[in-house]
Amino acid sequence: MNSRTKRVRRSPEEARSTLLAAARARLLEHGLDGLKIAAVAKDAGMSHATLIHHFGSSLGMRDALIESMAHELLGEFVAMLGDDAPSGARLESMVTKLFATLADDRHAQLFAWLTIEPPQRPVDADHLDRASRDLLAVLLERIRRRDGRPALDPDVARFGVVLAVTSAIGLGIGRPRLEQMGLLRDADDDARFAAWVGELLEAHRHWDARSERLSSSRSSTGKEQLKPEQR
Amino acid sequence: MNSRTKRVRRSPEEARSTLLAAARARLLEHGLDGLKIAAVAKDAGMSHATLIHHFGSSLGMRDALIESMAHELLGEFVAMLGDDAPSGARLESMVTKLFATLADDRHAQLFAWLTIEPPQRPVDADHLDRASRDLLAVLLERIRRRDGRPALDPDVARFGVVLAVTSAIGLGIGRPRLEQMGLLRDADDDARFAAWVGELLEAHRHWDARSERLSSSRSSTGKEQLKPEQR
DNA sequence: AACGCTATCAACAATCATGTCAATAGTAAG
DNA sequence: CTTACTATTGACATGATTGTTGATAGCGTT
Repeated sequence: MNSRTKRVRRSPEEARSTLLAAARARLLEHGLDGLKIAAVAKDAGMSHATLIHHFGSSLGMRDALIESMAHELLGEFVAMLGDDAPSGARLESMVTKLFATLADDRHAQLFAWLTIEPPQRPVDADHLDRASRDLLAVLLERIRRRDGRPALDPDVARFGVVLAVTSAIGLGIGRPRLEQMGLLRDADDDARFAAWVGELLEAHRHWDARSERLSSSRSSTGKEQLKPEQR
Repeated sequence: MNSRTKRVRRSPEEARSTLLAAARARLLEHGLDGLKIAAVAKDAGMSHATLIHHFGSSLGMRDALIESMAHELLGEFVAMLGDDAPSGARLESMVTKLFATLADDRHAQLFAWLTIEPPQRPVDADHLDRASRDLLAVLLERIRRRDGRPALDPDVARFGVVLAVTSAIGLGIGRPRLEQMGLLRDADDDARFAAWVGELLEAHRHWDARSERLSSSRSSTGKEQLKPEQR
């Protein structure tokens, strides 16, 4: 074998991106232990010294990977919002798309990583925070006033978004276990569930009339306020 | 300093449990990197050789920790179910308790760990699966027939449980980010949100009348079916 | 008191992961 | 063609981590 294989010289951007791709693949398959720089570099076709040259250190690579995965998530989120018609979109369709976007293995991996990582590492995320905050504002506003119907109570809209987002994240995280326990069946169940949640929220657009429940006291006496017409 | 400190001799169970406690504390504070056996053993007041003696290996300790955390989760879950009155419990109270139980940092840590760990490690979880499956069956049945009202459609009850569970898990995982983005405010918001979800589900107990929506077609025409009485 | 069991530990060995360094080789610019 | 720049790499240094081993010490039993 020719011990003198020809070197390939990449642009720094290309080197970084192929390294990050290899790292992400390894993370998906081997967990955090898969991120040893030697293995990642080997998968990407270079030596680990080159990896360090580009990312500064092992942690530098991890930070770059987190940022790249977060960017990917944000990108898909933006695409999802953009897909919908300007503001006439139906809620069920939005929620379905939100689930399809958020409840994904790769994103679940990112959330899990950020959750299990010690909070000491601040994960940069400055511009990311701003970006996602703006994104959420758009989403909220779009939900609040749709079609020209009366605007939704902000807190109701907020809780609705929280419900959809948390449920999607939780689905991405817990799907294997939910399936194991028989709570979820085939893959179609995911879609049906998402649609169901969308309808649930749609049916409650009128709760703004009762927004005083949301505003302040946790007076736990009033319990019957909300009973639906009983048959 | 007395170089000849007196040895403490624990029972195997006690040694294991104090080691696991130290490990869990370290996991919470330092993430997976905190699980180096030397550090864990030091926190527990023994040498790392002792740790290996009790768990066989570093991975053995991790498996034991996962199992212990899963047991703790199951235990709290059982306690939660047991707290409620036999079967007359209101849904809001059950959902609130479910959130308080499930959307917890420690449990989120467990879910995150299981998610980011490569699926190759099967995490034992044989009896755990059975236990949680039975638990879920109890929960479902209890929700389906409460108070003597007409029994709920099984699929509606199932989706309701899925919604509550996924949202709770997602809240535990995503809370820091949701707070950062302004979607969640103080800690009270958590409780209000949980109660809100409970009411949402309660208001939809009658969807069984329309269960054909769940069974098959995605005919998305009917939207106004469920508006609550408007004041 | 003598004995057996085993939890405990210090010291050691071996492996692995990270980071450094000096030399090399593409590539573009002069 | 020469030069400058830097991406790339093998070899090495270093520290961290896991696992082993032989001896010791606590504790119950006889």
